[in-house]
Amino acid sequence: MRAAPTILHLDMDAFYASVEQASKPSLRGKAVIVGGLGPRGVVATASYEARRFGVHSAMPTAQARRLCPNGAYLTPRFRLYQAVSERVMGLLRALSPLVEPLSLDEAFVDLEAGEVAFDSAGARAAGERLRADIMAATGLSGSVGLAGSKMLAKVASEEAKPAGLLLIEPGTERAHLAPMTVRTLPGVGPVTGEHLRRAGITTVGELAEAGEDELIRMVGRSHGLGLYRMALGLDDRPVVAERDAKSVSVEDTFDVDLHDRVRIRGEVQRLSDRCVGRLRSSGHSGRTIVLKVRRYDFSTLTRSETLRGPTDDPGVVREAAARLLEGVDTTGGVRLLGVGVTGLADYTQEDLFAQAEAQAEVEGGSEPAGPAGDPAEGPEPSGGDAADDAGTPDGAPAEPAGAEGAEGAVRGAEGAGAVGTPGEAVIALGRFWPAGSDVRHAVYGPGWVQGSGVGRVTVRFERPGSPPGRVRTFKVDDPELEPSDPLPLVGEDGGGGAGERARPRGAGAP
DNA sequence: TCTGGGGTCCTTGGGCGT
DNA sequence: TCTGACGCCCAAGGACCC
Repeated sequence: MRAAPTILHLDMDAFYASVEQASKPSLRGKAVIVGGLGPRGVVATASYEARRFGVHSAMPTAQARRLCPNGAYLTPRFRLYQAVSERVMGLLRALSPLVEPLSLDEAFVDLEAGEVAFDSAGARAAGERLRADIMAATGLSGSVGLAGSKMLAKVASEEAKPAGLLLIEPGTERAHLAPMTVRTLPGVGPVTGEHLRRAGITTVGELAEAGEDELIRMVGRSHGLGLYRMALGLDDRPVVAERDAKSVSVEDTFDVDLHDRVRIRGEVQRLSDRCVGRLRSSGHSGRTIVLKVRRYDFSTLTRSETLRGPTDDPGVVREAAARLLEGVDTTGGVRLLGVGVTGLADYTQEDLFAQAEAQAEVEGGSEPAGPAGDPAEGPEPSGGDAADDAGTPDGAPAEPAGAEGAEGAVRGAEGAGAVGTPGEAVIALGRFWPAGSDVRHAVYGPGWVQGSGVGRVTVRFERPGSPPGRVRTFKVDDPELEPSDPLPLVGEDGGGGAGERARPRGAGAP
């Protein structure tokens, strides 16, 4: 806790949905729902217009469609959100070197470290300026909370939503929090909330009155202590600019439960490879391999295995995941599979052996010091000959090429980690038109896919900053229609309106 | 009417070395 | 040699967050 409210929390309003509305003028003022469009998809973000129908994050998309049948349902375009996010984070870093991003749309800023504010008036001015700068740079609104601690700044920005700013004066914290529901506090979810409710505690004030000992007895030492301190408005966690990742994982929920053991093994291999890809691109290796299985009845189990040293070898991860799968009963069906790696390091066991070898040579050691097997191989050396690694996975393709191909292609077109399934993509002659994706027509210019089916794709021709555009329908294999990159929400020169040139694929913010 | 994906942190319990 | 206390690591699960 500090004496001046110089910790700022920024929370962009309905971020994914707002980005979609900004890039698609015909959606402004309309109910927009971004999330997984498959049978098991959930809502990632709903615009405020959609929230009026009762749609909210984490709700099954099928339920959202019943509540809001006329909404626009779009798959997330993470690459675009990432680019917008980087622009916003750039503005935050201009305020202070101490910026702690929490996600694409949220961050803490230490205003004191940036020497932009030392008191309430300065903090408020910086917050207002920031909101204006974000609007100018992206056309989007964000809410700002200001307080003397991270927890309170976050509470304040939540209260300020949408498009507002709230400052909690030091000294008023406890009174400010007292009437609020316990669910306001970070770390109090449905389970803890219900636990407390049964004990007759529903507000933060009641939480503070319950006392430290009682809370520790109810929810455990660490959580109880934390809750009590938060209820008093106490929080001295610093803003931390750099955070090391602790794990990397990938998982897939299947539209239909998997029963075939061969198919399940194939999926685990595929996930292992994807996971290693992510691991390598983050410059890490890891020592503990984790397999996650969610069964037909939604019960979830994890199995893990710790290797002798960190690895980023796909063969090693694949084998470990396969070993773990052998110990799992999948009769009844599997709805989700996941593979993860924890115990991250920025080197591999192989590096260490290479280092040792080099060292030995320098020191004039005569022995080749070659560990015969893979040093990072699992606990049981029975694993196998290296030759096995190179072979095809089990010889069984197992993938219905159509579905797998479609998903891959959608991911390719959409950017990383689309939620769930291809959604409303149409597959014909190898061309996919996911709902919401950007396209360009040789004659009509840039637009986006509004829908597709029975060999046709409907495109609305408009761009950020333009008036709502016209809709035209084409054959899915129309040679004049091609996928394109998203246009910047605001011209790169800050001039408003659409940029004339699409950003090169994969390029981040400036 | 069902419940995504990618994370973090905490708790519990067992094994093991000192 | 046996036993208990302790600390550490590992495995598994759960709650929570965005």
